[in-house]
Amino acid sequence: MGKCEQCIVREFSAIKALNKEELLKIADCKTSYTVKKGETVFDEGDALNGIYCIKDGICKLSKLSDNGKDQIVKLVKKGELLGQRSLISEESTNLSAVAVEDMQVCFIPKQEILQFFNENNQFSLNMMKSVCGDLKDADDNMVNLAQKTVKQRLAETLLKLEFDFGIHEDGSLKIQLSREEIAGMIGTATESCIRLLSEFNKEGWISLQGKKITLSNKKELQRII
Amino acid sequence: MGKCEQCIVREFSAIKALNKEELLKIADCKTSYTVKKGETVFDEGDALNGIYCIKDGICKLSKLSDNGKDQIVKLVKKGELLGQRSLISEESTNLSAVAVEDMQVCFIPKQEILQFFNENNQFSLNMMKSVCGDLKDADDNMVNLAQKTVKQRLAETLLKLEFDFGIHEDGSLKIQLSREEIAGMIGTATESCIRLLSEFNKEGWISLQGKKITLSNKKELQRII
DNA sequence: AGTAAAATATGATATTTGTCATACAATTTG
DNA sequence: CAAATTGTATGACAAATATCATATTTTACT
Repeated sequence: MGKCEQCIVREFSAIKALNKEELLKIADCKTSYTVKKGETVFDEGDALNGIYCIKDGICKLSKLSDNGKDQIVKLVKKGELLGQRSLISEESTNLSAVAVEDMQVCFIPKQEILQFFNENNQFSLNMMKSVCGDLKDADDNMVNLAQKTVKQRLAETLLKLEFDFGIHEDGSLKIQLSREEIAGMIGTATESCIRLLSEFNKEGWISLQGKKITLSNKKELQRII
Repeated sequence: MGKCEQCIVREFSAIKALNKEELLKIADCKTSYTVKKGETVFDEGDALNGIYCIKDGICKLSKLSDNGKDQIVKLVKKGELLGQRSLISEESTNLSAVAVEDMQVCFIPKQEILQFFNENNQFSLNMMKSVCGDLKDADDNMVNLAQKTVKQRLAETLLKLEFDFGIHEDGSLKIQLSREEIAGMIGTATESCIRLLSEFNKEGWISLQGKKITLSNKKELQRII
């Protein structure tokens, strides 16, 4: 079992406020495992008994709408936590978490985290900041969904994917999402998403080769937002 | 100057975790004032030096989109706090707060609140829960904006306005919003909003008399969601 | 009260987006 | 490897929604 001390999650999440002793406590009660691409970490409505640290990989947080489509609310990557909101609110999850890439996660039981909330103020403060960051992103997202066209949202999402997840040596986006998933992020029909990607391709703003997407004219993408 | 002890904000917000001594500290440094309907509490981009307790009234939290339209992200009513996210994140506000009804607010300086975060764990926990609740609402809202039609969103918003703010003796919604504001909540053009309200009226689901809106067939409104 | 300004209402029309159908490509499975 | 399934692509069309124009009503103002 790992020590938690060198874990990447310690760099990027609220966990960074924990001292050596607290880290050892976590290391002692955590469960590490692997989640393969496409597999579910938890489902909408599940009661979580703890939180997940993402050591590696990416997952999507999504919610199934009444019309049968999955709306992706957020992509969560390595270094981040999963399930905090549910834990803090003492409610079942309102979102599903499904791996978009193979993941390595550690599960930390509820009681440990709650204890840290009581004993370590900086930890609480960090967690609050993280949730507030999510809230700000959600608000921004709401405004985009409500006020921008699908085309604008697609352009913005592509730029954000490059910014958040980077590119390969050949310039293509590191994160690979299906057309359906991209559509689920921008809130549109899969066909519309495909159509617009083709259009962007024809315009020369992006280039498509299979699942690979390369942003070849970011300035123009930025302009139409 | 009031004592804070009987204040309604103590019932409904994180403030309830404060003890008598702490309340006295607040009472001592707070500034009370009135915000008239249409006036601004703070503007997008403002750096806040504290948080606001809403003793009475309602305000809208909105964000100006690039297309010039104001998207309303949340309505905040008496008993709730305003400005927590900004304070916790130590960032300028991402939203504007404008009174929808005459308000009575108390401003509490930053330092006091930050001190409570350090000294009173329950206060921190309450605040976290409140932000998590906002996050959940925002996520739900995102899904609605992305996946539902304007008609569905209007029906849902009307039902929510009745649920959250109640009705007068004559059955009409207590909260009075302009058509433009309702459009800003559901994320559509003002004309579309007006048109749909007329349609709902003709269908007999609601009745309109000036600014007053009465939900006369809630079952049907519920059905189309 | 009387005028100006703002809000509400409605029609006509253009644009955007969704849906259904179908084809083809890629991937999985036995 | 072949068959089946799934994902991607594109056309044709329908539906939803935005925009622009213009009345009409309500509200604000001195």
